[in-house]
Amino acid sequence: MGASRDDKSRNPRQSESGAVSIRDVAKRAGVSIASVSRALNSGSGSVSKATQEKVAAAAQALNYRPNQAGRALRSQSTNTFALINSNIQNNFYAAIAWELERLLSAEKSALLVYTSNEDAETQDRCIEDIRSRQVSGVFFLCAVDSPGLTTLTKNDPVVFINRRLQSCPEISFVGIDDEAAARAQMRSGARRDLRNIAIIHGPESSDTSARRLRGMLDAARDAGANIAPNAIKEARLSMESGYDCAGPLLDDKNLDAIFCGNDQIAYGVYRRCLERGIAVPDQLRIYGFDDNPMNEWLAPWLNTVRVPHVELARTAVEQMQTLTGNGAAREILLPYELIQRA
Amino acid sequence: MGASRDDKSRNPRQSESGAVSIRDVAKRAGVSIASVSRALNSGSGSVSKATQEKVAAAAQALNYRPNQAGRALRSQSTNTFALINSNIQNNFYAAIAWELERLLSAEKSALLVYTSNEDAETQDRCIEDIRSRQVSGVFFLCAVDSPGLTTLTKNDPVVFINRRLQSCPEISFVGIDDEAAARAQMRSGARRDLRNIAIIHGPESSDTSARRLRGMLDAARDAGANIAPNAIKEARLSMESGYDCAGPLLDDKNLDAIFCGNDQIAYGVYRRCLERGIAVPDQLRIYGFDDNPMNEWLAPWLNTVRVPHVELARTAVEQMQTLTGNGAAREILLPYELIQRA
DNA sequence: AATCATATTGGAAACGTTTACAATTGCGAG
DNA sequence: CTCGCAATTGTAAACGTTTCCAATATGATT
Repeated sequence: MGASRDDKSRNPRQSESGAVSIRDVAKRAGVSIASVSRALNSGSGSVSKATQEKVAAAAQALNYRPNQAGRALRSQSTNTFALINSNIQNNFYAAIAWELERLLSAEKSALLVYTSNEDAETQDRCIEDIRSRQVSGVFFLCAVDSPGLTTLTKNDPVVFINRRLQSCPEISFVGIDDEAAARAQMRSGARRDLRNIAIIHGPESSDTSARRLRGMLDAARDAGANIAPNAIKEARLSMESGYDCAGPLLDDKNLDAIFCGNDQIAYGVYRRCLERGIAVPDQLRIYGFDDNPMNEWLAPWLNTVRVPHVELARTAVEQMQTLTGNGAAREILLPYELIQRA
Repeated sequence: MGASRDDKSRNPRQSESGAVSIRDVAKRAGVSIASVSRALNSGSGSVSKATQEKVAAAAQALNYRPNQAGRALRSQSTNTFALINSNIQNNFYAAIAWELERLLSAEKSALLVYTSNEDAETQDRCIEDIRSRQVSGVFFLCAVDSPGLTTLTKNDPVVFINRRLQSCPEISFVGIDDEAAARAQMRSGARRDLRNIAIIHGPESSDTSARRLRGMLDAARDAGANIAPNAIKEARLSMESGYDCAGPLLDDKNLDAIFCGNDQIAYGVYRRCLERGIAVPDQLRIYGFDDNPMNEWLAPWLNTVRVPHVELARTAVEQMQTLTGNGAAREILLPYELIQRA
């Protein structure tokens, strides 16, 4: 039976598609495909040492690699995870993505990377695609609210990194206590006697940005800092937006410091200062948030809050493993660190 | 037959696995799975308008997404590409990755991202994984020589971006004329009368770095520039390595400029200058290569060569499409631009 | 009204795995 | 020598698609 099937559907040497399948290995090793599968996965049911060796030799000789599509179809598990990133150009996010990839590849898993650009519609397109690819889990690096998210979180393990969504309180989250960190940073500024300050915060629609703003305002009030009525501005989380917002603020010659919702915004502020001939940090201090790994090299003028991106990624992967093992969703806050460079 | 099969293997409402399959759609629409497939793909063989609508409605109602594993298994084509990046933390590379993702997602394809860290063994592990995932094509962003590469290039469409390999002359390449660009940059430095110069080039094992070095030396000789015997150093393509190499060079107080193999190296040099109290660009000019998109914001002191990363990605995707359509491998050089900031 | 061409449809096979189940083997004990 | 048990192996079904082929419905032409 099996033989006749083989005879008519297989070429003598190898499959016509060019790819070598488990069948080819079985034939060469002189065993059944079931044995090949068992030998290679050494999972359910054991094989004799002789078979094990024959199969290994045949697989080696044919340069066989199991077809993941077949495996995924049968076992309902692609070893594939997805990352939806808001903006891979932000080096801080890229560093997290890189760490995720590193950790996952150590577990024989691969990472599909998507970019949402903080846009709900784009994010939903990514989610659509992900849902059809039967991924094992999805990481969000700065998620935004979008209709498709509900369906996804219902069916797949999801971990939010760095930003959670109020609309998804039951979803795992790994980040820092943004409000406390912002408060601590503002207090540290107050201790340096930076009295006249401005704030350029991220979109209030972002939970993270909102918390950071709350913390800043809270601590500023406590410290009795001076914030002019129009010295609190909302920006998008980009350099351009920081640049735009900084313009009017810099007219105030008494300004001591600008506190920014993240480092990208701070970069924009910096450039505006350069153009205006304002010396940083001598005339004006700039505070950011995240601590982009490049700061150490390129932004010695930047004070910021270090979000531990390596640990963030590690913890996110651990939590993902918990979820795929049917563990409970958790909210995990990691320690942050104030970085005062100038 | 079909009915009895359905009766015993399907729940009345939906598949027990939670995922809705083409069968569920077919049942709800009251047509065969073949018709559903045809209606949704509108490919081989047409369907009547009535069926089309019934299927669309059912798919919509059940929130159906075709299972890519099944599709891939049958049609031997995952709409998935892989990118092996040498170092995603380099913003210049991240920008290319981002652009690739953007272009591919517009074609309903996804991108698996790997990081090789310029390490042959790591790259081979990535290639192993890729080979088992039946990807439609592989992009390399700065490939290194490795044993697995030969097998891969034999079986899958491959496009090299930014760096080619002498060992793979038949593989498509998209980049710039590095030697000419380096020559032009060095000449532009000579015209500014930067006579005493040093060079920190990338690894000579990298074709790109070697070409850049050749161009620099060539133009420096023509211009009669002064290069002290120990003022040509080989670095890895990292900020740390640039920092290390810069140390000894900066002892020469007459130095006018340092030309670096890429921007990362230049960042390391910059930091060393800061620490030594050397004013950039007043006392020393720094030249890099690539033009990291963040330079505009953070490195106004950096002269560099802009490699058109958006066009690079676009051209790479186009060439990949050519390859998958059985077109010929090509070597494509795009125009570069000298950026003189300081 | 009967016939034929054409447009649609459904049945079934195939893609490459994993795994439940049955069959076979080897081997020691009765 | 036979029996039974454990270890190993093979057979076949199933995962969700796409697509070939045959069957049916539709509509036009005689």
